[in-house]
Amino acid sequence: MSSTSEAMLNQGLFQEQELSFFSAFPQNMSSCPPLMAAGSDSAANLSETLLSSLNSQKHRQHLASDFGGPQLLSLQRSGANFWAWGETSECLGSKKMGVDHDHLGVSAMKMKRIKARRKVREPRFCFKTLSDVDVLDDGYKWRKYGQKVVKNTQHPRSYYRCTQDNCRVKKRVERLAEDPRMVITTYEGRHVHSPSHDLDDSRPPTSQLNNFFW
DNA sequence: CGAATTTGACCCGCGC
DNA sequence: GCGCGGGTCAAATTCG
Repeated sequence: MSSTSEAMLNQGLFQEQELSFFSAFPQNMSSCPPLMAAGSDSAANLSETLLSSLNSQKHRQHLASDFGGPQLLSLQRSGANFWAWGETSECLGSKKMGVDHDHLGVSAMKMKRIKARRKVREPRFCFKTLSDVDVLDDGYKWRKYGQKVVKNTQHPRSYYRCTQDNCRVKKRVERLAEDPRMVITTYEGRHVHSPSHDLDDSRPPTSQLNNFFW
């Protein structure tokens, strides 16, 4: 599955059936609709959370610049483009969940791995940014747990996990093969907490900031 | 010295 | 069944 979606991802494309959420931020925000939500609640909520936190942090600058905000000229270097898309969870549902807890004899470590791989795929949300930094500051704290060189790309893919315990959100970060200036970030799962930068904020920033987009 | 990152090994799903 | 490739783990290493 992933090879196909990777390929499409590299082209910035997704099959319609996989597309539950889509947004586009071409260079001139004024000339295009800010966001189009199309379906899955989970993906939409996920992206909502993400976008609001992105918006509330440093990257507000970049996005704001796209909107023609006051700071635009000095901040354009990484904010020229911004796409996002997502997937429904069902399209990623595993075909064979058959085997259940039959591995009880194996070591604890193995069980851990099996459990970690048990497939209830979280909703995913991907987006592309033109950025010279790999890791966008989205307001959450991430710990890197792996890096891998994937086929047909010269740039390694990095794997991050949210540092908040009991929060299982992961993200992958990679650079586009054809255009290394483009960073593809894929979020998987939903945060069960607010962005760490906003902890002191009494009310959730989400709804307020979303108006910025929708 | 604790936290974060790096990195090679390992596991599993999938296609052939 | 086998091999490939993506994703994860965890020991070692680096960083603050």
